[in-house]
Formats: sequence, C-alpha cells, structure tokens
Amino acid sequence: MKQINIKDLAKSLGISKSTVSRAFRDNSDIKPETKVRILAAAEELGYRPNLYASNLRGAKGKTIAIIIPEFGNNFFSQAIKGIEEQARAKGYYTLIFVTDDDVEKESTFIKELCNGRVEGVLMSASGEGKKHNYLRLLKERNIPLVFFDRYYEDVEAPVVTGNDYESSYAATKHLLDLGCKRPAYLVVDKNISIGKIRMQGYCDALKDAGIDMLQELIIECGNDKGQIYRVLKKSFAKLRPDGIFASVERLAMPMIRICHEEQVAIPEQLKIICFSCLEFADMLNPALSTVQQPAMEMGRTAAQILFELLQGNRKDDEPQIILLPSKLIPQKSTIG
Amino acid sequence: MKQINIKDLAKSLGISKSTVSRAFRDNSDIKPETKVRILAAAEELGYRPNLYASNLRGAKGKTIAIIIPEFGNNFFSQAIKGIEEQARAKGYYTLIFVTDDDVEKESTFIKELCNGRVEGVLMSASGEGKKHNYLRLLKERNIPLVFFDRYYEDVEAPVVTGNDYESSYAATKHLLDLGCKRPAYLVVDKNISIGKIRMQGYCDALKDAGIDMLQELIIECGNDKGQIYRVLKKSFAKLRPDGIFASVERLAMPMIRICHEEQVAIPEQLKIICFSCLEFADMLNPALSTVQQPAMEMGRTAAQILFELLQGNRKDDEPQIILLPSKLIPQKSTIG
DNA sequence: CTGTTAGCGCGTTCAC
DNA sequence: GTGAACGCGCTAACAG
Repeated sequence: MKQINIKDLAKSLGISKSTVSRAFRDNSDIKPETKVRILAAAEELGYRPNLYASNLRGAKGKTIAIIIPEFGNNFFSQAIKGIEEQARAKGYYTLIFVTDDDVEKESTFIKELCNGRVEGVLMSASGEGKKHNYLRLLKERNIPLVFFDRYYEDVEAPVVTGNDYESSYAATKHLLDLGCKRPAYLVVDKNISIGKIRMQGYCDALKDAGIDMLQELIIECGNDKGQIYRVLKKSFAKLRPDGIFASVERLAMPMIRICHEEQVAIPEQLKIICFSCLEFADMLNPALSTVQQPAMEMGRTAAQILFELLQGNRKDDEPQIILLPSKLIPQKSTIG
Repeated sequence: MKQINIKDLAKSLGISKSTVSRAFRDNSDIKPETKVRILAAAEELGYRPNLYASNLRGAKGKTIAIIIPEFGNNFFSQAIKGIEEQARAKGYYTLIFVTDDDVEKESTFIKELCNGRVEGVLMSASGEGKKHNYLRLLKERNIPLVFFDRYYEDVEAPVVTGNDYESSYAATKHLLDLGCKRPAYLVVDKNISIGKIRMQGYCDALKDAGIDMLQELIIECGNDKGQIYRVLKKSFAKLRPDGIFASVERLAMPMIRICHEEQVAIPEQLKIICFSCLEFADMLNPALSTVQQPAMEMGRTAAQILFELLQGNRKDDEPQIILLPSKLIPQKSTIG
C-alpha cells in the first residue's frame, strides 16, 4: 500500500494542502472544526506528515545520539536508562552507538552524525586524552556535545562524571586501613582518562600512607576476556598482592574466580574492592565491596545539560565538569 | 556557523550541483579526478549531504527501531548487543524505545514510527496476546516487524524466541528429580505470553510426575521491586514451598535475599532455579542454577530476519517462529 | 562525463 | 480562515 501524502488527503477532503498542514501545526490559525475534521480524516486514512519533508523544511529531527564504548555492562545500561527517561520526557529519540572501545569507530560515528541526523550528542569517550579533531566537526555544526563518565581533557564540552579520584583514594585507603600492605590496582588501560584518574587516587592513598608504590602492582589487563584472565592469573601468582582495587567490575570478577580456583581466601588472604554498578554485589560469594557510581543519575544529568544547551538555556562556552559522588559500600570481600 | 550545502560547494568549485551530488553517490558516472577534487573540497569546507533532503528524495533512513519492555537487565542488554552488531554491519542505525511494560507506550511508539523514521521494527512485546490493531499500521506502511523473545500470538510476524516451554518443563523436572514436592512458580504476570508459556512447562512437568498442581503455588509477583519483595516474603511464609522456579531473574534474586534473611538453607530447604542471563550466576551465593537464554543470538537472528525482509530476500507472508534453545545450568542453588 | 530541469512532501510566506 | 505559490537540499532523468 502506498503511503498517503498531504496532497492526497487535501484532495480527498476538497481543501488545500496548506490547510491540512496547518491542522498539524499547533500555533496556526485554523477553524477548530476544520482541524478536527482533518485530523479525523488523517487518522482514518492513516496519514502522517512525512518526517523528512518536515525536517528538510527547517524543523529538527528531535533525535540525540548516545555514543558509548561498550554495551551490556550495568553502568552503561543504567546510564542509558537515565538518558532515555529524560529524552522521552522531552519528546526526543535516542540513537545508540557502541564503539567497542575503538576510537576509530568513535570518529566514524561522529562524522556520520554531522549530516544532521542528530541535534546533540551524549558521549562516553573511548580513547585517550589527545587529538580529537573530529569532535570539532560537531562544534562547527552547532551540535552540542556532553560527556558522561569518560571524557577527553582536550575537548571543550560539559562533563558529568563521578568523583573518581576521591573514591579511588577512599577505596585504596579502605584496603590499607584493613591492613593491606601490597594492594594491587587493576586497570584496563593506564592511559585512558578514567583509568588514569582512578590510578592517581590509588597512588596518592599509598603515598599518604607512607607506602612505596610498586609499578608492578599496577596491572594492565586489557580488554579481551581471555587475556584478562591470563594476565590476572599470572600476575597474581607472581606478585601475591594482599589487596585488589579494580577500576572496573569486569576485572574484579575474574579475580574472584581465580581465588575460588586457587583456594585463596577472601578477604583473609586477599581483599577485593572495585568500581561496580552491579545490583547484586551483596549477593555474590563473597559479597563484593564496591564503589558504586550513580549511573542513572549521571545519564540523567548529562541529558539535562544537553537539553539546556539545545534550548539555548545554557552557554556553550562555559564548559563545566560536574562530579557526582560515588558510594563506597564495604562488604565481606574486604571487611569479612 | 552556517551549514554549507550542495549549492555552495558547487559554486565554490565552479561546477554544477548534480556533479557534486554524483561524487557522493557510488554508482554514478563521474570522472575520477573530478570526484576526488569534489570530495577533497567537501572535506575542506566540511560539507555533508543533508540527510533529510536525501531521504525525502527517496532514499531510506537506514534506521531500525528496537522496542523493548524494560532496560537494564542482562537479557535485553545482550539482545540489543546482538542487534547492534548486525545493524552496524549493514550500515543501519538503531533507535531504542523502552515501554516500561506499558502497552500504551508501545502503541504510541509504533504510531510515532509510522512517519517514516524507521524502515523496520524489532520488538519484544510489552503486553498480552490480544487486540493489537496498532501493529497493522506498520503493515500498511510496509514496515516489517520481527518479534524477539516476547510476542503477540495474534500478530502475523516472524518470531525469534527461546524454547521456553521445553526449558521450563526441564527446569521444573530438575527440581522434582532432586526431590522437591512443592515447587512454586514465580511469574510477573500470568497473562503475558512468556509467563504463560513458561507456566505451561511448569504445569505439565508436575502433571507428568503425577503431582497435583496447586494454584496457590503459582505466585504472581508484579513488576514493582517493593511489591515483589513483599509478595515473596508473604507467600513464602504462608506456603513454604521446597523449590522455586522463577520465570525471570528479577524474581529469583529477592527470593534468595529473603532466604538469607530468614536463614533458609539453599538448596537443602529450598532449591532455586530461574531464567537468567546473568554472566556471574555461578559466582552468586549460592551459585545460582539457571536456564540461560541465548540472548545475543536471539537479537542477532531477529535482526538478520528483519534485514532479509528489508532486502526482499524473505517473504513477509510466511511468518515463522524460530526457537533458540536455552541451556539448563545446574549450580549449587539446586544440586548443592 | 557533465549541466539543466524537475520534482520529492511539506511549511510558510503572501494574498484573498 | 483559507488557498496559491515558492523553496528547503538533494537526486534522477534527460540532454548535450
């Protein structure tokens, strides 16, 4: 069946196209009864104004993009949920892009988006902190960008993220206070902004406690599941840390698994704490101590800022960084 | 800064618009050097063909919609990941819609989508099995629909789902084989297709084992977190089942929590098994027996079918139901 | 190979 | 309150 257009509808009602058009625009002069009649006929015949034609004429697509490095972990699921909620409330659509931690893909996505498909972009960065010229494209097209969680330091845009430094410091101190002498830090990639900041918290906590930081106890695990497991297994055997602070949940879980395999007692022989948004952290074996980020709120806040930008209620040129506090939740994996 | 358009670019190069247009279309006759020159200039000036104008001209938006009842659980996260992957490979964009289990919202979304925003729809149904006229709108506009996981029986469209009946039968039998005499079935809503089918498996397994099914052991828990907890707490106290088969993970977790609170030994006093895609089910306390659905594959398969439909490689009028087998993974929560 | 011309479906001036 | 005419940015058909 052919999609019916405005002309068809106008003809079938014996009126002109513009009158029909007016019936669908809120603020136009049109006799109420005519409007009702038109809308009824539209419903009847299944007419809907063509999206592309309307947009071409100047209207916006009411769409925003969410670009994230990975999908299927709790943090991003919840953040998206927060974004979704805000977008829906504003009548916006959300397009989702997953980079798989690949900056190239990120760049490709951004370039693609510059054709007007979206009005704004919410992004959690996939790479490290330098040389992100492709993000200038957005600015050139007046497409506002808001970072959430992971951001680029060299890009001027609002950022909503966690108080990662403080939480990492606190998590490390938590381990030290409980008697750890050789706590290790697990990170996917030392050079990615978020891993770096969290590492700084770890390092400073050690320093302030008067403990020498050992480079080897900063363990870079990479992204591949098999690789993570192998690196952890080997590192643990070699280094025998007595505490683990994992920058992401994905690294803590295999560590726990390895402890089970090797009969290492948690927390007696090894205390573990990690960043995590797992809803069931307290039901793990052992219940896992976590630094819990307010993921949903982060998404929500970032979306709010984006919409302020979109509506012109916020100045673009005063970039800002908003830190949302995480919560340290001690459980058996550290306190026994 | 004003977005540059095709006319500007043509003028600045001293050529015609159509030549520029051709440079961006793959199969057009154009001198290679001219093409290179145009693309270079485009890059230089930051020109990108306007999406809406192209689409208006007849091209498609290369966008599909994913409509799901809820977000932030593992099943849907993974299913979306599977869909994403396929869509990306085909150069398609994915728009995500979350209904919060509200059929009204579902209906609204579908109606919105009929303006040409998407070429196809992947949906996991939010309501029960009858009266879904709004889905006819899609058919009228030749927008193909593919269900995944949850579907409507009265709507003619391909379905990709799990072998829920068999798995539920197997899960229940698993409990019975281990000695359960009074296994309860936990469900969000008895009338939703997926809850119904799983219940059938439960009922039939009981019947085949010669055990009388007690209506009261079929526990409807609803959707609200607090409510679920209260219902479970009360039902457990009253009914004292010796086994639990939960149709979704969301219901099993609070049940375990209640067991912890009330010092009920799992699996000795209560054996628990549930549908779940939790990656860490084996690391829970106790390790949780699950029926694991191939979520990602389900998303992938549904997307593949949608794209076949879109490319005309598959007949729309031979709706089909594809059952992807789930895996029963026994853990400590049942076998000890 | 390239330029010219004519719409795609709609919203927005203007007139009336 | 309504209709006629124009153009948004682009692509396809047709000439050359």
